[in-house]
Amino acid sequence: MSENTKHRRPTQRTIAAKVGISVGAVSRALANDPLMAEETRVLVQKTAKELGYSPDRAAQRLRTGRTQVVNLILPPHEEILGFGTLLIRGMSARLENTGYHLVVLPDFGTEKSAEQIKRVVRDRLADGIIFSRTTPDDSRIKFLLEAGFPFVSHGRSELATPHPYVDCDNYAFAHQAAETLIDRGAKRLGILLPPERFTFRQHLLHGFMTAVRAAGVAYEIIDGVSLDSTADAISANIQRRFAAPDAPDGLVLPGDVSGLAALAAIQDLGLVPGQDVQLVVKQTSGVFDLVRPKVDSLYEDLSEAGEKLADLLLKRIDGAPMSELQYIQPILGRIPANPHYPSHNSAH
Amino acid sequence: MSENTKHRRPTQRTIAAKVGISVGAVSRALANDPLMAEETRVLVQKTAKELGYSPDRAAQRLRTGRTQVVNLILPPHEEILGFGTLLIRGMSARLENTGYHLVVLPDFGTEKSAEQIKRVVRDRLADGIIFSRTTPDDSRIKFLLEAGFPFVSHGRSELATPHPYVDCDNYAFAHQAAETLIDRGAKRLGILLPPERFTFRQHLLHGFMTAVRAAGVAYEIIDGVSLDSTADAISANIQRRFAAPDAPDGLVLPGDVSGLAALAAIQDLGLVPGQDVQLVVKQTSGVFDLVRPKVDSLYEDLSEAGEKLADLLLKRIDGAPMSELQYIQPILGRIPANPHYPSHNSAH
DNA sequence: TGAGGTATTTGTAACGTTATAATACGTGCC
DNA sequence: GGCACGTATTATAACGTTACAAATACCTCA
Repeated sequence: MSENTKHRRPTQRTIAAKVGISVGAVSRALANDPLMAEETRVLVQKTAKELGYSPDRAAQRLRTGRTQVVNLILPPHEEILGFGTLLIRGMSARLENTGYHLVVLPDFGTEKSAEQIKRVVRDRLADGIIFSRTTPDDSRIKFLLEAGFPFVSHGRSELATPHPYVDCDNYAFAHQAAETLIDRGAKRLGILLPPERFTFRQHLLHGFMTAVRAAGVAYEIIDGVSLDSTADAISANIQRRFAAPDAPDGLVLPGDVSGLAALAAIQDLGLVPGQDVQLVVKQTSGVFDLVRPKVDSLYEDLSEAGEKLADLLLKRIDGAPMSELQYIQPILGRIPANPHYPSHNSAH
Repeated sequence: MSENTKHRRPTQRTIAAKVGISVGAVSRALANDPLMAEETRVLVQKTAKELGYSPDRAAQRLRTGRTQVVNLILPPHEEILGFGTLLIRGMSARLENTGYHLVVLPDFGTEKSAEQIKRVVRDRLADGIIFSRTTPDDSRIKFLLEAGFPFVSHGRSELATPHPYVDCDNYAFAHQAAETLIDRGAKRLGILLPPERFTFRQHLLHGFMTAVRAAGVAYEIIDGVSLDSTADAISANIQRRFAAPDAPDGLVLPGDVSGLAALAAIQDLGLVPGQDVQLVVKQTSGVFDLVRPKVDSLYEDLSEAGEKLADLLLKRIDGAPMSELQYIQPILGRIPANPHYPSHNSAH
């Protein structure tokens, strides 16, 4: 290796020198600018490949203002096993080969996700944002709408302005869950709900109530505890409830952890799930396929949600109108064979 | 808002103009260069804060070559519930307020993580890399060592050169698990292992064998299936095994999913866990605290692993010698009260 | 008073890219 | 033969930062 052969990354300048052309021309040729002569364009692209050229992201970002980064604000709670991983896997699958990178910003502590989002927008840290756990009057959504910054929320709001979102059909889940319990003969249904502030609490409640009212059965909302409570708190609460009079004989549990916690509580009381108490849980992990006794479950496909979120976000970044970027995900009867969550291949 | 008040992000130029000083001086003042006059330095930093200045990452990156990005290669398999999320949460906790961002690159498909790593190094996409599922002769580690690129692996290799890693003490787990089974009276122990190629298979096996030999009990390695197999495959395999003669009466299951799969299989056969068969599982999720009947479990703290991985990586980026950046994580008797995995706070 | 030193600051260039204005070169038209 | 025109390229500038050489101011001491 002589002095002048020092290995540096090839740049557009390198290509320009080799082809005998200006840097500007190289840039345009690589961008597939139609004003470029076909001949030089293919020549440039060929030598670019030969030299192993790849554009410098920092320079592109500095010049264009585009970051080629998508942010995911990871919620602090994990009412669902592997929530983050599934979402990330789905998003990454969609983002692969698009040039976009996924930056994960966990939201520690309370109410800080709003601050994080403001920083991302202010400092142009990303071209788009994805976050979850929306409220009806979500301040983050209002902020992003006003700023005109691309985003897709996982969950809906009830704002007047339409905004891009992906949401699970929690109405359908709760409705179907309640109907299943009624079919199984339950006479008094209970449901565990997320904290008041979240939009999807309303959807769950609505679906639940619709089924309950149609059948005319008794019902109650498990109180003192929410989907965000610790497993221990949920277990303790359920045990207390079932020791008291008029306990429900059917439970709707819209999350893996709450499902496990309730199941444990019931078993610890000496009751038999599926006999003394009917359960329907919403799972995302497949864990209820492995828990005995078997419990009725419906699935939310978080990996697909992630993929859809990323897809809508890219469309939004490309300027698609927000009203076209809304997707309500169907509830599934069984776990999807998901390519991005290779649950487990056979042994090696 | 008049024409000239158009809101643009403040840059060093803005500060320089306001203070009446050159951009270079501003840069040095912000960098806390000791050659800078104390007076101007505080003045610059004050007005920077007033203007809400924050440095442009793209420009810094272009100029310095440093990306302020750390990459996590997310493995394709998820033998553990929420593996990715826990690692990410821990890493992010350590990375918070360091200026580093976490970019997640899932490793789809086979053997592609090596390619991804090469690209990251070649295109300087990050200042450091973290990845997992190491092999004794890991080509990624060899490559990164040779390239002199900062990394920390989750898991060890057996290469001659020392390299930075964080690893769970799988020897201790398997040893302790086997001893527990023997204490419980098991006479024939079985263990489920990861695929051959992974280093930690040896550690598990070694710990297991040491305990088995010391006690002089019979043993076997569950074959035809591995920790990476699907839950269904593991269940089916376990069922088959227990229907055959000389079935084990104690099982070591080094993962959440395999534990659940084995437990389900045993229950489906009509056997009673903890009576007909003893089990010890390694969990990271807390799921086994909620599964009935209760099963002995030991914990691997993946969140702390993530934090440690990030910590060692930052030290490595700062030039710490590799031999000082090695950490073997103790196995825990009970689930840690982990700040980065707020399992579930009490209701709102 | 002026040489020499030190403390502080300025000026210039560069990182690699892209956007815009400017230029060169034919070609066809009247 | 001059002029307008479309095509293909070049030249220049800029994005915001940092590194480095050069300059300036200020002080000390002979």
